[in-house]
Order: sequence, then structure tokens, then C-alpha cells
Amino acid sequence: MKSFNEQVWELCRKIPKGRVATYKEIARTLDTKAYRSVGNALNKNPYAPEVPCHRVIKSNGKLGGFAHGIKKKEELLRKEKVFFVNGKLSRKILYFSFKNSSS
DNA sequence: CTAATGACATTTG
DNA sequence: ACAAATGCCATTA
Repeated sequence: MKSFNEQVWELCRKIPKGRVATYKEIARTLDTKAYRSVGNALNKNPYAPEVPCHRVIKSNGKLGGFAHGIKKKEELLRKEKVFFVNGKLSRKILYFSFKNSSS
């Protein structure tokens, strides 16, 4: 049984480029409501460049936070063709769904 | 085990 | 629509 954090990191790793997921969605995939802990896990994310934690944003469409600086997160997402307006996600961007990856 | 913290979410004002 | 307050869950001290 992996720790909650590891599960969060694995899910983030599944997020494709040009797509963004919400903390709530990740928590829901883990069958929990700990969106708080999800963000917490990403903050402690030891696999910073390995896991695209910058692709995880708030459910209300806002950026949320970032351990390396919220500004950096915005820049990274911009490179991924994910544009933000007034610190909010552009509506042209679709959220990513983890769905059932289990067999 | 108890208390405090946090990259959130939802409800009120 | 925005700002503040409250609730939530797991991690860490």
C-alpha cells in the first residue's frame, strides 16, 4: 500500500501535456475528499521535474499554488499551450480525467 | 495520541 | 463577481 502522497504523484504523472487536472479530481480518483492533502502531497513532491505537478490547478479554474513559485507554474502552463486570463484558466482548455486505469 | 498546518472547496455576505 | 469564513482530510511535529 503506497502512501497517499505517492498515489497523488503517480496520478499527476498521468496528466498529459496541454491538459490540466483539479485537486478535487485527483482526490476523487483516490476515493477521498482530501483535496487539501492532495495539494500538500504535490508541495512535498520530491519528483519536481519528474511529475508535472504544475498541471494541477484549483477546481474553480484558478492556478492554485506552486512550490517553486506561482509565477513559474503559469509560465510552465503557458509553454504547454495552457493559457491563463487574470490568473484564471482559459475556458478553451479542457480538464483531464483519470478515469479507471485499473484493470 | 493530540495539536497544528496546508499547492483546496463550498457557502455566505 | 469578489472577499471572508467554515469545513475537509491526510501529513507532520
